Amino acid sequence: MLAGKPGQGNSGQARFGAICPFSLGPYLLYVGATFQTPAKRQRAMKTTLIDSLQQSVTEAFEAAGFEAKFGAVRVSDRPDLADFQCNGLMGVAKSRKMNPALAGEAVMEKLELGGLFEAEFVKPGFLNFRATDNALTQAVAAQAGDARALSDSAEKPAKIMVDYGGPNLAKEMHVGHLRSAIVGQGLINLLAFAGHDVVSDVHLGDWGLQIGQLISQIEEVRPDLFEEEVEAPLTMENLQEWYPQASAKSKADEAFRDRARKATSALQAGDAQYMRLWRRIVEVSKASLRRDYDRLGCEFTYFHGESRYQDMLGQIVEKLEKSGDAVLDDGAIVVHLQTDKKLPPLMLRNSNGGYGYGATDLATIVDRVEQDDPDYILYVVDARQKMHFQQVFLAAGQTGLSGGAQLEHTAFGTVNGTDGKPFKTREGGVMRLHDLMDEMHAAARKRLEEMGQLSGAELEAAAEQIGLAAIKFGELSHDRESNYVFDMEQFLQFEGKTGPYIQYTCVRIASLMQRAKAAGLLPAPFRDVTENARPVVLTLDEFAGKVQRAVETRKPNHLAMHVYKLANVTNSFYQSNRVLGEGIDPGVAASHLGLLEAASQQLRLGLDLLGIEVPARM
RNA sequence: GCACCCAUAGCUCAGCUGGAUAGAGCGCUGCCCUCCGAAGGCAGAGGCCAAAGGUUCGAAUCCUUUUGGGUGCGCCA
Repeated sequence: MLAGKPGQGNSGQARFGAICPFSLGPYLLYVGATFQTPAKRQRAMKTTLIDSLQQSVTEAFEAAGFEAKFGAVRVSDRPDLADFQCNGLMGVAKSRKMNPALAGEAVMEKLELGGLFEAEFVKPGFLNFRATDNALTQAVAAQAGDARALSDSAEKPAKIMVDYGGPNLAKEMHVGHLRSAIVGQGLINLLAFAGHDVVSDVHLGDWGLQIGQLISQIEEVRPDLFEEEVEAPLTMENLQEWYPQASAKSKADEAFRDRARKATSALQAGDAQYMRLWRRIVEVSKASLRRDYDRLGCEFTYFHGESRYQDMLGQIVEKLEKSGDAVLDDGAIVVHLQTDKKLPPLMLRNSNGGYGYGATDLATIVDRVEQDDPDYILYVVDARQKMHFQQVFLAAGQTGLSGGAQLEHTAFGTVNGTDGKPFKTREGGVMRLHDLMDEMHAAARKRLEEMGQLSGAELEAAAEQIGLAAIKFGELSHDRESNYVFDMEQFLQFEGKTGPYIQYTCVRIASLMQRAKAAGLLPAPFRDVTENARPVVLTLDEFAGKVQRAVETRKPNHLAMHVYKLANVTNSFYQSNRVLGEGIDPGVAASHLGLLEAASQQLRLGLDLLGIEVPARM
């Protein structure tokens, strides 16, 4: 995968976090920065616990004469020992050939923790930190009322184009489209939340040989559709039927293939009859796609198709030929790529004079640079197109067509069924997205009916939200780069690590708030730090870091996992810290409510970013 | 043939720049609704991190090899 502009030699995606301006938040401050902050100062919690601690530790490392990079603090992987840890002393010891204990002693001497943390040096070379109750209550207060306060505003806002790696004409969306839709939407939300200026485009596959095939097939089965005056109905079901027939026939029947090629040429030359039919196909297909995208809650700045770039292809190729960037090779016009990697050249025009999608993709970049001048273009597209994008990115870079835009293939893996093969229905067909959503809706409805809380329109609306939550969270909780198994049975459970589990957590807290209010009890600032409250506060504190990480890696699952964890620790707290009932101190109860409110706010914000709605009741 | 990706609990997956006892969910075994919503909570069993070497004070993580899976490879997009 290419993380940046070709020719710059940055081929590892893990790298961009530290060097590109495309990140947000306070962490950047600690990357190799030098601090001149007064050594002694009472820290006010205007930031997260971990950021506050990081700042102190960085200062201490520098004051002790060590490089700041060794002072990296992170959430402890041993919650029984500490809340946060720093392992850098062993690094110091290594680079300076000194005893880590001595390095630890030096750092400990310089540490100014402002009463917020307790520090401890542990044997090989760990620094363990525990947040004080004071710090914990301040941390909750810092984000109370506005969970966004600690994490918005990018250091350097960028203009980012997100490409949804287009679905095609004449094909309904199926589960295979789920990933680009859900991951794409999650990324758009996250990037915008981080302060970036985001534009998006579907990049519909509405042109090319496939359309010629379809038209040829229609010529055979429904010639009436070509007649000018006829408004014969054309449905998605028709197209859905003809498309596979056409592509199958094209593989088997040479004569048909020829006709399809000719039809393609005729269409591209602007044949009136073909154009009229094509427009109808586009219309019907777009309506179907929009319906599915709407239901999923996906929105785009543009709904462009590849056909948009047709007029640009000739010019671009000509220009590249003149400049010598593109050459005639074996009858085709190609761009040879300047790279050490073994890559075939990018084909712009085939030996028959037809333009391929190599040319279209370059034209798309040119158009985007002209229209929006993005700093980044993210292609949320199946990983199988990796090599193609490597070619396109290299070609765009060495020809200068991409201007100042960094091109990135935000690849995702295949959705498989429980048999490990690409997801199919039990009947062996591809499951339509529409049907999947219906099935999840029905399952949620059934569950709601059993619960008996809701009825009528409210029940239907909640069923839709719950069904979608299950689908989206299932998708977003996986690393986009790996293949994953879509297990219908597991999705229908609605229990455990699922979207509905998190929705339920929110709904239940809202219900408690209402009951408490009716009893005259309102949330107050959190102050009663109970055993089960600690993990809640510490998890709340991780939000900004997780958002940042999700943005930097373009992986919404980091946020999804965080939201789940927060729901999990919140449920433990909820269970063990009652607020209503005999013998409960009203002050303590109000404090508990305060924490629950903070948790609820962040849960809802997180879900919102993931594109998941929370019903009022369920 | 060449290139890229993957291999962690019975199943599906986490595991951030190498660090202290590898974590979740499902499933399984117990427990908790006269008690704010049990779509919940608590506890337990379950792992030679595919194999073998190497680097390191330290490796699931980095390097090499092997095995087993997936994907792609100029005139489709």
